[in-house]
Amino acid sequence: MSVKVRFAPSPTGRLHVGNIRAALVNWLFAKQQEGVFILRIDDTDRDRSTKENEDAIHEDLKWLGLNWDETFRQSDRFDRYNAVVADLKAKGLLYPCFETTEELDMKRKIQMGRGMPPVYDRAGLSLTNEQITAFKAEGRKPHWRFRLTTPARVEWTDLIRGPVSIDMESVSDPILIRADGSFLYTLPSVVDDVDYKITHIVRGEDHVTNSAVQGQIFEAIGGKMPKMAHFAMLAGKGGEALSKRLGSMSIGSYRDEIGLEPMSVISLLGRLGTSLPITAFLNPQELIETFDFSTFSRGVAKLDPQEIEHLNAKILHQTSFNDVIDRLDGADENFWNAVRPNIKKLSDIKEWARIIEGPVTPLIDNPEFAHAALEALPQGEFNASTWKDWTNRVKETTGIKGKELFKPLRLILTGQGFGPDLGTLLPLIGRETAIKRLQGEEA
RNA sequence: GGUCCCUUCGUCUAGUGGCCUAGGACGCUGCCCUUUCACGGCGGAAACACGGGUUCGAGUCCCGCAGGGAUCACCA
Repeated sequence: MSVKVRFAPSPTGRLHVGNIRAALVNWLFAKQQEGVFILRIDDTDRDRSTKENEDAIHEDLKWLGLNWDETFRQSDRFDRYNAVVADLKAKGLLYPCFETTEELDMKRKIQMGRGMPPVYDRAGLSLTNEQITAFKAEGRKPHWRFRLTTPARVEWTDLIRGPVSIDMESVSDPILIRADGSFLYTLPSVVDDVDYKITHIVRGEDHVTNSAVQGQIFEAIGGKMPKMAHFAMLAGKGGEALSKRLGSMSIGSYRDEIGLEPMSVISLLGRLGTSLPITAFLNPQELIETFDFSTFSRGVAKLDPQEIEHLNAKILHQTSFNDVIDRLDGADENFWNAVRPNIKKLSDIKEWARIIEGPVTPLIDNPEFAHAALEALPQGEFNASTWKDWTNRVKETTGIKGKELFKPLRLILTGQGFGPDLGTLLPLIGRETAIKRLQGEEA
């Protein structure tokens, strides 16, 4: 049977590294198995879901190259969910509850205070008809809970965590329908997984208890629980939960503000927290081939944003001219090859372009040296051997060599102490500009 | 607080009782290349949280302790 997986983001915000990891892991698995990767938009929360966020999700996934085979919105399937609800009610598996959020909060606090797990007491289950009519007369509307069946534990063999066993005594009957009649994600998710014949649910470990609950819902609606794989969460550099500082950083900002290559993100997230080495990949092929649930660690991995930047630089250093040609604003191959080893982000090329074209303020420590260098400048158009010829002549006439020779010339010609190989840079700067800079003029 | 999970170099990790004087990758660092920096190539330093057991022998098994993560929403 061919694999079918889904990535199910909620369009209530922008995608961040945590989301992307979930998307990537599902995508890699699907690609490797030659299966189907579904993008499901979990927009049951109509108030917080927006079209803008949905568009942004599409944009971000496309940028990363995580193409999907199928996509749909949960909000288009409310009829189907309602039908399932009717069925569940008929089976007596759904029961109305009238507590307010505050009342539930209070109950939980009391339980916690007594050292008890904050599990719903199922008060709604024992409501008399009189009580129910009274609540309704008060204007209260019910929310609906799913009656968890009695087996003490729900168990499965997780592709990442191994044998999992959840004590259902510590889990509350899940609310499936809000008082306003809208769905929480719990039921639609299960219904969709059944209807779309999802074979593997691959998501973060924050969902393990949900999986136990949903396992029972799968059975209740006549479906079968797919194979499960729960990967560990990611933490920030210092071990803090990824949610705040880093997690709040949308993938869009990696692209737009920091200007990173998508493959740097893919390279890191595809390997972080696994036993496979983190490497700068130019394309996802090897990641797809080597993908393996058994390499995933059960512990929380720390993500250092610097690692993405390192990978980004390495990727750029290996990127050929043809692969960036349409992002170079018309710059030619000589320029790219000269500048490539010295950039960390693609946008760094702007700075080198400026250094070539000017204006650059030459840094001259020793005017005599600058003068001597100017005198030694070869005639004619600059070419690939100009630099070597020139520096040889400067060495002969001044007796200066090595670092003492190159460093000052670099500072004069570029205003920088470091940079691309001057042999290739010099012809790009050109004779006229070079002369001006050697004379100490800004050019 | 209940439940579940984790704890080996700075970081991601290999390791399922002797093959471990603990291996790889990133980072760091040294050397080489380049008559300079960077790029690249080749080396190096660097870890079994702690305390008890079990065993001829423990990173590897057991117990404890400490630390960390997840979850316990009318969010997903």
